[in-house]
Amino acid sequence: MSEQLTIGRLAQAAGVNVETIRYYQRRGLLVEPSKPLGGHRRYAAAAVQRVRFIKRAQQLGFTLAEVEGLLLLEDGQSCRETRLVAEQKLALIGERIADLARMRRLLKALIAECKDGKRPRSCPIIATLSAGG
Amino acid sequence: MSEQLTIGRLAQAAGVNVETIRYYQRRGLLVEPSKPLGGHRRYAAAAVQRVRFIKRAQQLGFTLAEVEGLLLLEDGQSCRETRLVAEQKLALIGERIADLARMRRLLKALIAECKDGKRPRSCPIIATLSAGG
DNA sequence: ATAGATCCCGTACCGTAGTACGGAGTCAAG
DNA sequence: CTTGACTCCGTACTACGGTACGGGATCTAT
Repeated sequence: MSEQLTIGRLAQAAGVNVETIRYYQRRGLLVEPSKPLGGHRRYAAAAVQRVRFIKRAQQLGFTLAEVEGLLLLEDGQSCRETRLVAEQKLALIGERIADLARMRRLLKALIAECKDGKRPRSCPIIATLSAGG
Repeated sequence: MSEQLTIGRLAQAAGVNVETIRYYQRRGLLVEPSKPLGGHRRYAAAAVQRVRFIKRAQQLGFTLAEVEGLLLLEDGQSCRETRLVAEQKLALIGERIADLARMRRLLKALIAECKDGKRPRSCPIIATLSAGG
């Protein structure tokens, strides 16, 4: 069990910046090990997993505030609660996708109009943005 | 042509906060009319259209920096440039949608696993987040 | 003429997720 | 035992798109 990392090694192993580790500590996502009286802190190898957990959760679309919640469920025993959180997130992602899809439809239509060149005098995109409404 | 609005009226007409108007002026998106020597500035009705233009562009997914670019094309004469900008934006939106769709697939799969209860000991979502990678 | 609303202006603050900086202390290798 | 790399710690700054505040000036309606 000599898995004692300095903050720099931890950051390197987890693929993040040292400052990010410190930031997570400030946010309470990571426990800051006690300092050996005028020395440097040492981190257990498990901390690497925890940082990666956070990063993966972020990639799934969770904010750090939400990750905080997930970490409380990390024991893996409260599957139902975790599922509820995930389902809420799923719904949010669905909404976000719908929003973007709407944007895409609009933009596509405008670009198509541009290409048609049916309105030679003014650009349809600009015209649409400028239209009084 | 008595379409002379105070900043408050302009904000109201455009459906934004007064501070937002000031902010746009600071950003250079809106021209700040000169002050009549110890009086209050007056805005032309056209300013309402301009603010709405900005807001609509934002709804289409453009950042204020990009809107700045669009405003330079506002004469509507340079349709081709405008279209190129729009096409770039369209591509970005497509990527974002793809990212979110990937997230959604993952989350859905994990939630489904939770419901199955095939892994009674540990929650699949937490397990996936915790997995060494 | 006076009250109350609005405007002006600079500055500070919000949330999110970090990144940068700088001086002092400490650790590890040669 | 020195040198260079790293750590510690607090603070400040980044981007983004605004919002809030406060004191004084000005406008408008009565």
